[in-house]
Amino acid sequence: MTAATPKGERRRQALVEAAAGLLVDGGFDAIRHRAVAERAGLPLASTTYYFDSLDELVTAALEFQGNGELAYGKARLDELDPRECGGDAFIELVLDLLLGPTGDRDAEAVLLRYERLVATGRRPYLRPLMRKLSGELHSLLFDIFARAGQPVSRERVEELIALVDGAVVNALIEISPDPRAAARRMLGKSMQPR
Amino acid sequence: MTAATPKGERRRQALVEAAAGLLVDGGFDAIRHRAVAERAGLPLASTTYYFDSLDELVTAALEFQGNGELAYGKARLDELDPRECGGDAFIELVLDLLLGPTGDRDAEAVLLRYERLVATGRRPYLRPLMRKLSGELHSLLFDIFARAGQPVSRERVEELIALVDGAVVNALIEISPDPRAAARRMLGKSMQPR
DNA sequence: AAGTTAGTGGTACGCACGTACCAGAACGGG
DNA sequence: CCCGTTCTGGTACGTGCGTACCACTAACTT
Repeated sequence: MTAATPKGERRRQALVEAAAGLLVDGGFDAIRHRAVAERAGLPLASTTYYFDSLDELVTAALEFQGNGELAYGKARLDELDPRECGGDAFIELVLDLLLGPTGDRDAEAVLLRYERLVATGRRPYLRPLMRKLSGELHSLLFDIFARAGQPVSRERVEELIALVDGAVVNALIEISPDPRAAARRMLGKSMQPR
Repeated sequence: MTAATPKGERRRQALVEAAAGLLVDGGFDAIRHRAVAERAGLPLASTTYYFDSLDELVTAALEFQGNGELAYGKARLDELDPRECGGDAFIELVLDLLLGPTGDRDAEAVLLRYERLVATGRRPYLRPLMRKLSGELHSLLFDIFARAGQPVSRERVEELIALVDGAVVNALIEISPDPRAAARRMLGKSMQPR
């Protein structure tokens, strides 16, 4: 169900943003009718009015959040100065794109990203969207390597992404997880010998 | 709460095995009091009698399952003949250890393994156990490389594991996921150039 | 035999969830 | 101004969950 009036559209959008916020804060399981409504400051029934099912709401939230992250990545690409992206700075840039910009509650945000990735396995209806987002991220990374004067093949991009993702999921079981540091280590080792 | 009599111990064990079965079939979320009791053919109250909380039951299930997988890996190590582990066969061996022996419902079983890994992030009480299991798996793999006549450093083991794990989580969003094939590709590329 | 401990199993409580319902308000085109 | 469409929001239903309770039985100790 989509909105028909501008006001309705605004309301619907507020729900999507609230759901996206919940997604970031607590994962897919945090997106519930009542939680979304409360976060958006709207009544419970508005969530079922604008979205036929919870799945539809989840999909909209993921799309909103994914596009936001891609926009962030594109902005980073645009402002990229090839002269000032030495090894370390460049690695941080790649990590920013894959794990999100470094923040205080680092491990938490990263965890969410990988919960999303894995949860797709249980939510086949998200696969098409997830594939699209993932594909655009790969392309973005490909462009960034080229722009930074370190062109790589698409296969190599996939390999580096896999390396980062694997490092992250393995870091999550540490006593005090620091997935970004783990990924940084792996990436450094794999890129340095060139 | 632990059992005090042999019969009680058997009953408790039946619950653990039922919970482990549910873990394999449906992930952590599938471990519920009622489901465990039904699968074990025992009354609901037996689950709360032998386990103070659901977390305790989940922990026991994970430990049981993890130890089972490690035992499988050790068996593979023991029967390993260094003369007949050429490149491809050896890669399959590594995949068997990391993803489980190849079966019919392949993607499903692999998905569960990675849900477990990521879910640890949300269940800090599992971290110590998870770390222990993970450490033993790393050692096992280290030994297997040595036995196969391809000794590698522990760092390299970590890198290969990360590569496989990353390939898997990225494969899970494909239309018809084949994570094992994706991992095989990555592993082949990384090990072939010596 | 009596009494303590361990185990059993049926039942119930309170809660949170997805979803449905519906009377009424707001709105927009004729 | 009026009327059909769009939206609003309070409420309710059914389900499944973790957990608690308790009368009861089996087994073991002294």
